[in-house]
Amino acid sequence: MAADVKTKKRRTQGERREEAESKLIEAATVLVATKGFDGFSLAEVGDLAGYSRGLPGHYFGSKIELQNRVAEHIVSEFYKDAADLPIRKRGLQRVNDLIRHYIRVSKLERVKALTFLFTQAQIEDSLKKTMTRLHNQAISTLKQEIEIGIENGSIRRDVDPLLQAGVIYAFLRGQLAFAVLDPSYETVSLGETFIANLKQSIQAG
Amino acid sequence: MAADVKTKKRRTQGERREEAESKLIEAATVLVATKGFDGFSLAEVGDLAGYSRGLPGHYFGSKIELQNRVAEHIVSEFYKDAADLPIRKRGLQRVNDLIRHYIRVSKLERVKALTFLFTQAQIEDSLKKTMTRLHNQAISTLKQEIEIGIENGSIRRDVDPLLQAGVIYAFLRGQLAFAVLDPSYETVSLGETFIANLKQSIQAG
Amino acid sequence: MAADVKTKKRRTQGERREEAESKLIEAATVLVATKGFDGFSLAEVGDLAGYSRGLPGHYFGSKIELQNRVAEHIVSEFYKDAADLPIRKRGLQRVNDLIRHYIRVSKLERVKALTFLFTQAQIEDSLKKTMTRLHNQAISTLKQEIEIGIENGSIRRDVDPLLQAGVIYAFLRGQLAFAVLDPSYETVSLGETFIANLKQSIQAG
Amino acid sequence: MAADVKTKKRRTQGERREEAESKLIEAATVLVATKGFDGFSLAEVGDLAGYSRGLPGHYFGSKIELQNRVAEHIVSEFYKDAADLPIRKRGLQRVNDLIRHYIRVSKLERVKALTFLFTQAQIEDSLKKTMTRLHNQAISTLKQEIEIGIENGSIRRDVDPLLQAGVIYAFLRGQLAFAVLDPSYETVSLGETFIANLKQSIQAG
DNA sequence: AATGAATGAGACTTCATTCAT
DNA sequence: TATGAATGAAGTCTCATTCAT
Repeated sequence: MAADVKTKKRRTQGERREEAESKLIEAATVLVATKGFDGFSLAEVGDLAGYSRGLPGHYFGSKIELQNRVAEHIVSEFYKDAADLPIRKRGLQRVNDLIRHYIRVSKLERVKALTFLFTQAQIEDSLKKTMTRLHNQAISTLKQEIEIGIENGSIRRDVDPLLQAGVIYAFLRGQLAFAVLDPSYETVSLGETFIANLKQSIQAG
Repeated sequence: MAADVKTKKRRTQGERREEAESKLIEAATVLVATKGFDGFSLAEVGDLAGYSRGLPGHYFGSKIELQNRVAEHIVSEFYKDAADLPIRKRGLQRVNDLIRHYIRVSKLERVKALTFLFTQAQIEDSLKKTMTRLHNQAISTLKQEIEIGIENGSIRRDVDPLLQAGVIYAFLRGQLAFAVLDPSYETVSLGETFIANLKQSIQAG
Repeated sequence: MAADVKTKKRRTQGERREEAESKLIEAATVLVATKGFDGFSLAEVGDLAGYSRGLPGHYFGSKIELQNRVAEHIVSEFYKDAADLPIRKRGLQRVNDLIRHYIRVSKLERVKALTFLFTQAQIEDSLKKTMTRLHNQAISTLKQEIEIGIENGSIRRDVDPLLQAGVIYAFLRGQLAFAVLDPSYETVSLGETFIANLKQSIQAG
Repeated sequence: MAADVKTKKRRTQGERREEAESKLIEAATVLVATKGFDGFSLAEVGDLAGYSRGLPGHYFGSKIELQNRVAEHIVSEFYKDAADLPIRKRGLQRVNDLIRHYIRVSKLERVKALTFLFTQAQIEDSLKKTMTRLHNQAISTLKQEIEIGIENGSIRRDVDPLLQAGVIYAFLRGQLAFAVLDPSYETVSLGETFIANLKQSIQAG
């Protein structure tokens, strides 16, 4: 009993901190999305998360550190998203599934924050690392699937997996720009057009 | 000769102003590119342009107004660039020329500033107007050329000009993200891959 | 004929300047009344008067100089106002006429500016001189009339002319504070009450 | 003893803030009195109060808010002052006591600040409310005392309490203008003259 | 003579950061 | 541990003033 209580308390201390950090990061994500990479104050983050105005500074030490944590958080969410897509067929079919998955984009707010982070990564070295990791991971996933497609005969042998992965990813990154600028934009038919093109270019036989 | 001097002198009042504004906007463009949309001060702009630290505020009234002028300046430069591309063949061939032209991209600095402006346009209405204009103009140029291609027989009749233009523009916008994040990135071969794909998808016959 | 034209022109030069200065001072008066002693810019004065934004600085050299000119202008207008009151009876009757005259106050805008100038005179030496002159002149006019009243038998002999003049002027100055703060305030009946009191205090016999 | 220390320590967070605000407001009052309603900077306030130059802005958010707080502070001090006057006799006698009390005026500095606030109230709505409150309270106090005087027989029955209160207050407000403009001015004999007049006008019997 | 271009100082305001409780 | 008090630096913006035309 006593032990239980103690354990509970001991965990609570660490867990409460973890939960608070998590909520602060999510609040910061919203603020990045709505006010830009630097357009908010640490106090606002505390307010929005329902904690004190001093807490973000207390936990993260500096603003840039919090911004980096936001980047890492978003990237890891994207990893999770990608992992969530069930595998049906491999090769070309799955490449197309991945494209649709990417476009069907979960939360607009997260995507908006992402574009700010990508852009800022040009000039902020700590971000550049994190965001490049995301780029590379996405391209690598596509490349691997193309290689599988070549092996299982759904994709032509003369296709360059890395370059094709790059082309696909560039398209996906580009259509994001439309999506965030004008949320009513019809990105789905754009994606289907791209997929149709792709079939004609790389489908085997 | 004397007339020249006189002309120079007579021009001065209005022209001095115009020249100063122009230099300030160019300085601001550089600063947007290197320090982000908001990461510079008006004083820096004055310094970099070789004027006083107070002039930018004096002329543009507010920072956002200067930022809008930067956006307009860049957009108009892009129009000029597009107009500079000599017309050789029409239709598919010219679509490809346009893609290469876009990728071969004049100044890195201008492109970097552009990505910041695009991103900020999500949350700044005055920018959104200007940047949307650029989007629309680019897509419209591509669409028209595709229509010409359909008419002159270089592009298949069943191609949807607007959707294809959107796909092409999305790719171009996306490859920019690589280019600015890692200036050593090989965007040319990426572009050639895309062009090769495109031929197989939309070329007639 | 030629002489006429010339004369006209010669006067025009000087007269135009005088007219412009006058208009600028009146514009400045309005601005003092509506935005406070210092709450406007020289450029605004030029704008409001229908001249260039640089003219006030050009004519008056400095802002404080213009402000002093405003004070002098208002004071001299008040002199004119006082001189405009036709003399009917002398002594107590005329004291009462002067009180009513002061309360019936011509332009609200001029009175408002006046209160700003009085207040600022506490801390601005150049103004203090001008505004003290106005105080003294007003008190002196009242004092003289009281002396006349004593002589002509309308006012009691034991009345101290200077102190009574001071009391009257203080009341007038004080009711101004109501008038400018709340223009709908009924200052006329206030004045009649004061006059009735005064009669009982200083009327002879 | 120990308790004292403890109490002091325990109080600190909230009390530190309250004390700092109070000191800042008092410093601002001095500056309004000596440099005019707008003639000082927030940084000066911090300096004069012995805090950092940034604190006034941090606490009050804006200069006008601080100015409003100064107005409220002065008004509440005046209330306290009025409450401090011991009641001896009621009616006419107390009216006279109130007049002398008002003229004998505590701190010159506070009165000077007051005149700036009154004047500025013409054009600043937030101030107008506060200063009108003070006007009304003063007039109301006088009116009530006149009514008491009528009841207890020291003041004539045909006197209009509100109008007479207005007359008295106008005189008091007006003599202030002399007092602040020329601190050597003999306001006491002015007041006694007014009081003598008043007796002849409103005293019963 | 008059316009307005350009400077530079100064103020308000906002915040990241540090510090005390 | 967490709150918020306090600092100090920076940035935007506004103008009086000077200067060139």
